[in-house]
Amino acid sequence: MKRKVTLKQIAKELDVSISTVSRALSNSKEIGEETRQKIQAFAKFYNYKPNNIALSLKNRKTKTIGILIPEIVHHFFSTVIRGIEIIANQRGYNVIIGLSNESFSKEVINMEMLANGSIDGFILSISKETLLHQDYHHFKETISQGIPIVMFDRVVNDIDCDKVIVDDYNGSVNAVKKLISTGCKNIALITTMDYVSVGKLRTQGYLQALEESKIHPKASLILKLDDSLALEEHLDVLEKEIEQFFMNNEKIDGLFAVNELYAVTAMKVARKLNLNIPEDIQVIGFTDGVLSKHARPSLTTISQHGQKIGEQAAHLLIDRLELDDEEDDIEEVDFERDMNFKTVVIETELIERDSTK
Amino acid sequence: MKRKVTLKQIAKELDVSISTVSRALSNSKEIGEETRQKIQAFAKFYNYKPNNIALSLKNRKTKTIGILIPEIVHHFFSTVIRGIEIIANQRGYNVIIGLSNESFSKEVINMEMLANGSIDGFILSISKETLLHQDYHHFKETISQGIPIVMFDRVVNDIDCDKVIVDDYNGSVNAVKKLISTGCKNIALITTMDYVSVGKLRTQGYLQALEESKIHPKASLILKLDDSLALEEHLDVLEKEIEQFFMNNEKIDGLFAVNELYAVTAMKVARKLNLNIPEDIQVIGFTDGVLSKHARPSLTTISQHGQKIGEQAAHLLIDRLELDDEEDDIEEVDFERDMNFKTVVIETELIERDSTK
DNA sequence: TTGTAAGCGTTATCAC
DNA sequence: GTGATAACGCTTACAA
Repeated sequence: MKRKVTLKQIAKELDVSISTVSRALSNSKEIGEETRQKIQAFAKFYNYKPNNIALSLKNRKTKTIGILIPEIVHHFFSTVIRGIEIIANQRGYNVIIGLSNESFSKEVINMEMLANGSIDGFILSISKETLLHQDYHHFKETISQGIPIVMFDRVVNDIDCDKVIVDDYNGSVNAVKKLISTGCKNIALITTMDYVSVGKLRTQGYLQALEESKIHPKASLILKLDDSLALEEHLDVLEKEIEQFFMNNEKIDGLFAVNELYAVTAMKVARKLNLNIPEDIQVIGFTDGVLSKHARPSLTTISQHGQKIGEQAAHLLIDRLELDDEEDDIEEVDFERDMNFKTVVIETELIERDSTK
Repeated sequence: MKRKVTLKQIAKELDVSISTVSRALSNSKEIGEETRQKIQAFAKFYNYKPNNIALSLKNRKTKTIGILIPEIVHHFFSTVIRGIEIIANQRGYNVIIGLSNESFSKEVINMEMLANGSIDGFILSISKETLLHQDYHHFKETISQGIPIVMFDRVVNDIDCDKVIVDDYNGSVNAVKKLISTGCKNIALITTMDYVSVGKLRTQGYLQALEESKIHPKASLILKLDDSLALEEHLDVLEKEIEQFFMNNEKIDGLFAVNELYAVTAMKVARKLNLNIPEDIQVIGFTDGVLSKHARPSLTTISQHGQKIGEQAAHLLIDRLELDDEEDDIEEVDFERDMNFKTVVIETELIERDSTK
């Protein structure tokens, strides 16, 4: 077991000082050609690589990004991670992951854990419980400690940070407009409770599209479901709820669902009720995941481009980190400056498949 | 912007030495009650938390696990990560993620990057390209540097490390037996190229089950597909291949596929050919993902329990890390000892749904 | 009971 | 050209 070799060992072995070794390896030209060659050869032979931890301590930056998300077994979130990872890697950063599991306390603990030096900045999506409590002190504290945050998808206004959001509103408007333009008269909406910002926005988009076409929204055509129904063990309940909804609204000929699970389940129910898709009822979902692609019929959907979101978020964060570096050098105007936080909106895309005409 | 407070600052503020502060905060009882109280109160007020990086450097351990996987937008892998994360968190570890994207060089680079001090050990699943090249020097080097590895799912024999594998072989045997027991006579197999160990094992299981029932395997009933067909942009090719396969084998009444995509696609093709499932043809897949649950009909499948795999892997790794700690203390028998590497087999489970009788 | 100093692995700033 | 020293933040013998 040959432990990694350190500068100290090389120095001792070659009978020079540690600083000479350090300089030789960084190609400092104040080192004599001969010694440099010798040291570099030796280092190469023993496969010397500087220790990241030591560098982190010295430079007071870790070159790693903390990702904090509610759930990882989830197509959208994993796609975002992939986007972050790609950019992070390109720009020399690592990625460390914390899962909140939709719990407020796990989010706080994870954040504090990582904030103690392990990471340079966060990219996160807020847990449902946090959104419900509306307790954002941990974000504020982290930011006030000089650790930048980039929020994506589930964001809140009152935090000063960069944000990357999906254009939920316009995405929904487009989805519903598509349904209207293909002849739907009674368009239903299956959505979540309002405290999840995206659910709210998508609902607003639905209403907006109706309004633009002078269609009066009917409360009975809107089904608000508890998120817990999305859990695997409650799938049957979900199906029953939707079935009941269909029974109460006989004339539904178009359906917009705020996620793909709701959409696919609704399609199941529709078939059960002998409705043909898309002839009798057209369906559009949100989020282009595995289900949408492989459903029967395949599901027309609003794609969120999760990977692009991740890439953007990573760029925003790293840009800010490296900007902070420069400012540290100058060491001034730290007070009251406009931090210039950006909110990037990633446009959605309507992907037409077989569940619409 | 109030930067995190350090021991040094507290010491200065309270006019004591750094070590006094350190000891007071670790409740060392050689510190006077009074000073201890004072220091603790002060630290609490300023929300002092020790810097992880400094601790890592001092202790020469980072309390973080490196996960190296081929792909993250993938139900199985993300489930495993979740399992790892849960245990890691419970036992005080963080989790850092690297994606190989099935590429050998990315795997090597990522591994070397993280091995330079960032992590205490790896949990990984080998990339396809690496399996193809059969070049495992990076694993061997990492291990020889004293960094333990736990491999899961895609493993190779000639590396000395703990392993967690799915019982692919018996899982497949059970799947095919199920088909046989429900009356199938012509059981087809859709599998991948052999170099992916799991594909090979599942194929062997299929053959074994047939043999046990004295059924002669027919080469024409086995379809070996290139993995690249699983990519989204090649889905139509995949479908055509499978359709062709069905055309060439008119009497197929049972089908075992080594992943859920193949299974679901085969079901699509079957319907297209006016075959009823499960009456005319029964189908079983491998991996219990989203597709299986929501396919029409829902897919009978072999569940791999990804989360359990992750949990086991994390336990194995952390156990070994903490064992190493103790041995460091004793400082002996480093030579030629049996490292006692374990291979844990996670049993699969046949989940019966509507695609079988 | 408290302080001093060494050390984890680096780099940067001085000297010589 | 090269070496000693300090510093990053922390813990822990060893002194006092």
